[in-house]
Amino acid sequence: MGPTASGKTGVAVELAQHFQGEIVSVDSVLVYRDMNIGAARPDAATLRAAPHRLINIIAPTERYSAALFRRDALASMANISARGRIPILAGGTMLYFKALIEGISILPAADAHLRAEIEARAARNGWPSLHAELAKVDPPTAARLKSTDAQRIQRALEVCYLTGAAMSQQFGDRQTSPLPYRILPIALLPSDRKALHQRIDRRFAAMLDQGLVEELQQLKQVYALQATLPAMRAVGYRQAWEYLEGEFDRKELAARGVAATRQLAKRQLSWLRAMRELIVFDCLERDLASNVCAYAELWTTRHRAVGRVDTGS
RNA sequence: GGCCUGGUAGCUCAGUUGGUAGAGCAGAGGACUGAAAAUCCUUGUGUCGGUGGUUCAAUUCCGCCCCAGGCCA
Repeated sequence: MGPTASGKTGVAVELAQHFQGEIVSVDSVLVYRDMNIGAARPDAATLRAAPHRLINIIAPTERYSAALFRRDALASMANISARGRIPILAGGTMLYFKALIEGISILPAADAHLRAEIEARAARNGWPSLHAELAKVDPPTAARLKSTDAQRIQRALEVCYLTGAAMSQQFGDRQTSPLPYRILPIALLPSDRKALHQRIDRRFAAMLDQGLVEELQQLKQVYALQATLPAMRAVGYRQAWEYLEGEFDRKELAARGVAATRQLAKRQLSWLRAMRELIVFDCLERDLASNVCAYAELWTTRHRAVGRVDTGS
C-alpha cells in the first residue's frame, strides 16, 4: 500500500520475483482498459515479467465497485494460492483494501434508474431536502452524514428504497468470514512530503509529454464517454477532459493535474495513518525494494515456523 | 527622460469614505461500506513594495525612492 508515486509497482514486481508470487492490483483505475498513460499502467515488459490481475478488466464506460473488487480479489487469491504461489496485493485504492480485509456488508448494487431519479429530485429541491428525507427513514445514517455529502446521501436512500430497510440496520450483516490468509501489511510512506510532491510534478509532466490528452481524445472516439463516468473522474483524465472542453489552457492543465494528484496522495496518506499494525517503509529510501524483500523474507520464515507449531500436523 | 496604471496570504485578486484586512485557488489535517483517482468536513497574522510626512491613529491621504507593465518622446 502507498500513495501515488511512492513506487508500489517496483516493489511489488521484486516481491513477486523473490517469492514466486503473483500480483493482484488494488487500483480503481487500472481496472479500465485503454487508460494507460494517466493511470500509470505498468509497461508491457513489466507485465510480462510480473503479470498483474484485476487490470484491464472493464471498459471505461463500465462501473466497478469495492464489493466487486472483493469478490474478484478473493477469486484471484484463491487461484494463485491453489497453485502454491503467494498473492501480492499492490495498489493505492485504500477502500478496496479495507473491503477485502474487513469485509463488506451484503447490500444491493447500484441502481442507475433509482440514482437518476434521486439526482433529479436533488436538482429540484437540493440535497439538504434529501438529507431530511433520509433522516426520516434512516436516522443514524442521516446523523452521520453532512447534508452536503450528495454521494453518500444518495447511496443511503438507494439502499433504503431497494431493500425497504435502513442501511444502518444492515451494516450488521457484514461478510465477516475472515480472510483465509495471513497478511503482511506493508506501507510505503514518504519521509518528506516535498520530495513526494516533486515526484508527482515530474510524473504528471511526463504523462502530458507521453500524450495524456491525445490518449483521452482517442478514448472519446472509441467509447461513448461522458464526464460523469467514474473512469472520467480519475485524476488526470478529468482535468484533460476539462482542458479539451476549453475551460483552461495547457499550463493550467499541468497545474491542476499535479494539484489533483497531490490531493489524492494526501487522502491516501490519511487512510494509511489511520491504519494500525502497518509495516512502514520510507518510499524515498534507495534500496526500497530489496529492503522490503528482506523484511518479508524474515516474516515468512517466522510464520512458517509458527505455522508448524500451531497446527502440529 | 516624461506621463499613466499597478505593487495586499505561496498564486490570482477584493477591500479599508483613516481605527493594522478577506475571497477563490494552492497547501495542511480529518472523515470514508457497490462512483473511492470519488464524495465531504475543518483550517487564512500577512513588515497591505520601501522610506519620510500629516494625524490621537496611515495599509488607506501627501512627498520621495524602488520594482513591473503600458503609452509618449
